Amino acid sequence: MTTMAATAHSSTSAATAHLGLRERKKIKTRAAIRRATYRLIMEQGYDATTIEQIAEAAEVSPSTVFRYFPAKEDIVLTDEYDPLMEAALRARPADEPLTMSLRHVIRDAVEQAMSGEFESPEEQRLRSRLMAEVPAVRSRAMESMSVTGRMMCRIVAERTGRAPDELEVRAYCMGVVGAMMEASIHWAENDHRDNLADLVERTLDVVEHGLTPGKPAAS
Amino acid sequence: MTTMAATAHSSTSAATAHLGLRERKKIKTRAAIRRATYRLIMEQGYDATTIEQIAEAAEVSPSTVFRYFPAKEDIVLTDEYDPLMEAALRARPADEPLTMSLRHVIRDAVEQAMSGEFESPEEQRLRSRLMAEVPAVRSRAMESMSVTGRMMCRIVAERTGRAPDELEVRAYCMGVVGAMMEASIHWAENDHRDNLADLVERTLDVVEHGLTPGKPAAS
DNA sequence: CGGCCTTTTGACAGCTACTGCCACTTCTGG
DNA sequence: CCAGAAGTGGCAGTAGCTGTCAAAAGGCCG
Repeated sequence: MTTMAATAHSSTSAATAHLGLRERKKIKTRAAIRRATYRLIMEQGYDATTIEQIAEAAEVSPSTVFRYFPAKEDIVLTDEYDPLMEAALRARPADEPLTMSLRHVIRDAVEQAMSGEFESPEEQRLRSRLMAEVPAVRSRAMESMSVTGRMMCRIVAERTGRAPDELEVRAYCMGVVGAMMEASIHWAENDHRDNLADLVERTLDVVEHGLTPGKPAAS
Repeated sequence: MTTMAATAHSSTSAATAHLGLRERKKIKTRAAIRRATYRLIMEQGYDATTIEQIAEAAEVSPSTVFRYFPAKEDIVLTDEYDPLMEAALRARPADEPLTMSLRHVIRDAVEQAMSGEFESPEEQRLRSRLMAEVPAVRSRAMESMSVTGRMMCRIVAERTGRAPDELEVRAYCMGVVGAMMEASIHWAENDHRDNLADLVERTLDVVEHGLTPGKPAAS
């Protein structure tokens, strides 16, 4: 779920200790590139920031930047979050209604993300702003959204006993991730004044019940 | 709605007659570029087909190709269909439930598209296949999908008396266009064996009622 | 510690999508 | 028919991205 959180590498915390020097360096480089990118983008905007500048600021070669991130947008988006979400979803009790499980997991994820444990709030806001403003980034976000959607399809399929590539399952999952995307964009467009978790919850209501309240006539 | 139909220029039919020579030429060039592109892509694949080849095959300069289509993906996707759909939606009786209007309009659109009036069936299939297979194309399709979504937001807002940028409205429209997208991809993945209109209808059911049928427990 | 193997890195060359810019041709309205 | 507008082609340049290859750095042995 690129939509709201990323970088599950927990900066310089406990888990990194026992790793080889190589691994640690890789993580540092990755973080350096990302940090440099965020800074440059905030200073001069997305398009004006070139890979070369990023490389220079991060003190690596352009080649290395491409090695870490296959596309420029990925520096901003990258997503180590799906597996966590998948595990969380599987951990929910099997008899819980699907939408309930989703709500719980998503709410937890958002809250954890917003707590700033993985990533600074500025970075989260910058990302959601870029998603709302820069077409290329939004585009890539949707791309990665569809990956998340596939993951969700598998789980929904397991839960409901349907096939993972069944049309209805696909449409449903697309609706869920799309809703989260819209929540994120809406959040950015309103200058992050709202509580993201609440926004997500509201969109999930729509996915679940349609656009019912407020509509005068029947359904 | 890039998802299923495009090119509302009706090749060489009646409407083109009274246009100036300039306009007619423009339409012809546009069509030539698109036809060349479709042919080349079918022969050698999307990535292997360069703008230069397209320009040569269409007997124009690369500059001209870019002038007509801002991005390569747009040659395959371009979308003169939204206005028609918007008009069709506005033409529905105001007291008809929203989802009904959408169903009618979308079904009509799909059927008209499938009739081959605007575009050959091969081209439609190629496009949906490219959407399913080439990430760049799918990505761009989602991009244009979100434009369609915005249009739909305006209409839904008018109909329901809500604000067009209200979160719920956005989420709903995203769900609808996303569903159509999934229908289109599903169609391509199953070698276009199904009836596209039926697939769309099934996804709209999901948008409207959630993933209810088949789920054992409560909602 | 020293040497060997693997991984990572940087530099370079190259391709392609895409963007101005300017001169030239082609249409259009008066 | 002729000014002015609109469309086209060619050219130079930028930036994202890919591949290759030799050099450097980390890891693992004896």
